[in-house]
Amino acid sequence: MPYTQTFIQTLRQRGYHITPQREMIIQALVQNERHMTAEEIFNQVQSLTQSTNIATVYRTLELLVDEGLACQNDLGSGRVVYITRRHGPHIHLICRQCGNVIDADNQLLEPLRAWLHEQYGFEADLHHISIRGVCDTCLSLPQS
Amino acid sequence: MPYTQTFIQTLRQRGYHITPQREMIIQALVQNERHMTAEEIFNQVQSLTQSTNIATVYRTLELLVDEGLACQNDLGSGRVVYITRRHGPHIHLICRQCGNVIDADNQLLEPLRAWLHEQYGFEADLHHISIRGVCDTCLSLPQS
DNA sequence: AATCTTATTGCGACTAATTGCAAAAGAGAG
DNA sequence: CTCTCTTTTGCAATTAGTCGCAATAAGATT
Repeated sequence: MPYTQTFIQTLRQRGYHITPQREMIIQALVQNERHMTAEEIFNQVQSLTQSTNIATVYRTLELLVDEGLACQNDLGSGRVVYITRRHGPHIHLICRQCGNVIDADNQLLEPLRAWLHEQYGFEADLHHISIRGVCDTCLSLPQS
Repeated sequence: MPYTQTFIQTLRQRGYHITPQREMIIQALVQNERHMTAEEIFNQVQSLTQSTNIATVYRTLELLVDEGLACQNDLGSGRVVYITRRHGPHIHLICRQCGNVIDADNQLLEPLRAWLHEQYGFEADLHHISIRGVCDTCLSLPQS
């Protein structure tokens, strides 16, 4: 698992302590290569060792997001999902009516990012962004 | 309070029952003309009558969002805020480090909206959108 | 290896928000 | 006005996530 080690090295270089809990949480997130909830990660880690706790999972994920190593997204499922930043950037289009999530290309976000940086000096986190709205299918549906 | 009545008429026309609870919740949101938490609305309504409940406030706000009459935003305070769609559209830039919220112009979102509609048939809800990142001040700070 | 300092964890309590369900009430028909 | 059908409400229980704090353990120093 080479990429897990890269994550850990980065954190260590930045002065964070590396604990077995953090290693296992990072490993679960890196190896699965998909959006995961904190609870899914917790379950995977707990199958390896009892010595872990959901609060630690949340705190570690928060750390990864703060350090720019992971993305956090609310896809409308009632649970926040996490994914590493290795994954190609994209927009999640979330339908307000049916809840479906469409993954869109995020090319169009480049000008927005540049403009926010120029105008406001703001470094926008547009790697994985969620946009709510109404999808194709629901729009063409006869109104209830 | 003419605008409150417009909201209520719209809901009635769409087949929803109008209850005193819904009237008071809408009135609170319309009259305050700002982002409000569900609890703030609940408190204002409760000062008028005891006959109300936080669950009803949440359900009514959800209805307003679903019907496109209000916007819902997580500004990173730990509480979701609501505002009517009468308010001029804008982007909230939320700093991941200091938590400050900058209000930005949303002109640049127009091409994005048009593109999402063309490419995906998705009617994006870009009226009040939140974008996370790091602000000017925090970027220029010496790294901890 | 022992010691020290400070970051991190686990626990339990707490908060914001959601849900199931029975009771209540709105709106339309007669 | 009453009846009926359906939506909505209130309540209590539940869920996702956060927080304070004492105990633990990582990493640096010697």
